[in-house]
Amino acid sequence: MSQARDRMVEAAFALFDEQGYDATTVEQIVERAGVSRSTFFRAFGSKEDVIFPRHEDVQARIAARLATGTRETHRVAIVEASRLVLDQYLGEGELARSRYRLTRSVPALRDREVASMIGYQRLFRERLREWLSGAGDEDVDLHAELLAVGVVTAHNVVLRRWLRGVGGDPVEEFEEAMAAVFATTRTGPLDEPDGATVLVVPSGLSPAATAAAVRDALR
Amino acid sequence: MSQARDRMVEAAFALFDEQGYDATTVEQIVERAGVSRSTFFRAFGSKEDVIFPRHEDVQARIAARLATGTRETHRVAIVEASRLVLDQYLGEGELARSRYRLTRSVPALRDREVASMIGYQRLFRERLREWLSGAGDEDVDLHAELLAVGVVTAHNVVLRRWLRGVGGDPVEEFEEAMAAVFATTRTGPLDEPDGATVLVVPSGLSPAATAAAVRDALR
DNA sequence: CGTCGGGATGGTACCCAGTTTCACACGCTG
DNA sequence: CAGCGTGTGAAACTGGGTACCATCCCGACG
Repeated sequence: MSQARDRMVEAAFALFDEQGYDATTVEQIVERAGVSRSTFFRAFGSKEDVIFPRHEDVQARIAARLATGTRETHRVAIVEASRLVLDQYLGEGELARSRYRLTRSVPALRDREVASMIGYQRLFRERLREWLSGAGDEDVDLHAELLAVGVVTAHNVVLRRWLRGVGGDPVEEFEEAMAAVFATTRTGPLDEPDGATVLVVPSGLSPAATAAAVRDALR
Repeated sequence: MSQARDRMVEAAFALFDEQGYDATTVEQIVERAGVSRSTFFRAFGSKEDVIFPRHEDVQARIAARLATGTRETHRVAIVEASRLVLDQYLGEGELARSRYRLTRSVPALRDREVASMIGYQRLFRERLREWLSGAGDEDVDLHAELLAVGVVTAHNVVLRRWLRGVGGDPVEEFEEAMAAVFATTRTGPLDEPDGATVLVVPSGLSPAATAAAVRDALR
């Protein structure tokens, strides 16, 4: 019965909120949920697991999305794959925010969350290693790692902003953050499949004026 | 007495190597080291703590080094600060490699190591936030986070390579990795206070997108 | 209708990490 | 010698997590 499971989650979050995570025992949770200790540990495996979402499911969907990507389409694959994580949390709504408050205040939970983040990062890294290899890159490992960690970090910055209730539309900010990652992270020869364009523009202009000059020159 | 402490560390590593981390109890460690359980937990606080180095000490030295940096000298401050971590592990020699083997095979220890890494990352991030602010950057948080995570990641790639016994001179690789981070990560106008500015932007973008990239880069 | 079997649940005993408390043995100082 | 802080040991206790067995529910099948 996932009915009992929901009751346990509800009871756990309520008790954690009332008296803190460490001060709450599994005994108290199962008592309020009306189940036995055995049932709890069969369902969750550990006290920490009550809090976190099904990372395995999300990871599976990410892997599936990344699997459809190619060398040429890797950017959109990566962006859409990490959107899956963002959408997962956005869909959880207030539950995600409750979890965030908990992970902020309990070191053990914070560490656990970081560890799960590494799992996502690993998926991106492994795929990027394939995509970046064989393209003349002299240090594929390093660049794949840097890009993967950049994507995950940018995602987390946006997500955390939404969790804290600051900032604007998370989806919009996410797109900008992804653009920032790809703009600031060199991804190797993938970006320059053909030819480079050298522009000479006047120095001393404002950023906006320079940008306008570039745009006009390219047209 | 740090004599007893050393005996406990030695006994712990030996037992972990012989029969694994989980299969080894604190009882066995203190028995081999010839001390009591009380002494063990007073010295280390937890079973995991026997393995890891004194992160607090290293973090204090990093903070001290970063404190001497300024907006103009932030690159060398960051590079030298993360060199402190690298040197710490290199100085440990075989001990660091034993720890690495353990952290690879025991999930709990791996998570713990990742968590401590976040601590270092936080130091860099906070400093970078100061250094990057007030320079026209429109998203200081994101860029500080990205650069900090890049530095730590690049360091870790080099360190891990040395821990596994692959690759060449770690110090040399470290310098190259740091160069890669700063080459691939835009740090804003700090780098080019005057004179010519060379921008690398992806080709194949529309004129408007290129112009936007230029404008962002110049800000 | 009876019963057979499997999956979910409850109950109990156990292990071990980590905490707390108290007692004791030192070394130092007045 | 008395007093005192510090490091150590011994024990009991808490609580997360595991292992094992009994039970119950429910559908399948004779």
